[in-house]
Amino acid sequence: MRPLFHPSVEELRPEAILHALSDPVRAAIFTDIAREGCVQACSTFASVGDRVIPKSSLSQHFKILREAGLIRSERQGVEMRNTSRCPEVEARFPGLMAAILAAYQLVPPATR
Amino acid sequence: MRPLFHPSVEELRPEAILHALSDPVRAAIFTDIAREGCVQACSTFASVGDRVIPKSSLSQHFKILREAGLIRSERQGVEMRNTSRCPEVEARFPGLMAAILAAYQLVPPATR
DNA sequence: TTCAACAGTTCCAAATTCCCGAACAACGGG
DNA sequence: CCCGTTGTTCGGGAATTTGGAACTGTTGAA
Repeated sequence: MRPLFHPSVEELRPEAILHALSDPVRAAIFTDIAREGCVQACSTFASVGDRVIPKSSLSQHFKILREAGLIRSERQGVEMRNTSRCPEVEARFPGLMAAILAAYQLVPPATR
Repeated sequence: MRPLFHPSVEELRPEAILHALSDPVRAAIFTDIAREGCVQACSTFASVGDRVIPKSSLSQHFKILREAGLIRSERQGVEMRNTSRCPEVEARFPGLMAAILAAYQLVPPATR
């Protein structure tokens, strides 16, 4: 398996970030990772709300979040540790993450 | 032609807004409308940057922006006047529009 | 060393969404 | 009316997304 790609801060693109978070499942996953601040295995999200997410889809979702620069994924033994890159995104696009997370908090994405 | 649908402020959904603005063409259109504050005919955007946008695609883009609640479209004679709904969105999701517009200003979407 | 269990990834085909040319509808001016 | 102009709708091909099945890597136990 090839090493996972993580964009640098300078490579962050608003369209990739917005696209990544425009999906309710990904938004829910990211919200959780950002809240916990750190370390969530992918399998933690085998279901979001009451909806079951197949693991191949989960893997894709994590890839999109990762390549948008929103999370960092590192192998830790048999599982993956996903940590939020909020501080880096904040440095590049001030206020963006806070506003998006706040918006979703007002209207939970799980509602569908 | 049936009347155009505009969501009320309470109906605004973060995922729809992020999806609408995750497309560079739509982001460019919306940025322009938001900057001018008002009144832009669809045909104003027959090209974005150096890229030509077919009018059927343009129509779709405007529909997505409209149904996300980002713009209001009203027929004015033969053309359409599109005005930004930023103040309403701001009331519902404080800071969101400003942060997104600022992010795109740092990394112009036309760059691709 | 070999094996089983587990976490994720990759592959690929079906479903969905997106794109854009062509036809259509609505309005205003001669 | 009949045009010219503006924008919407329709339909089929392109691109993206989805998810089951097979595969890769890692750990721990026999």
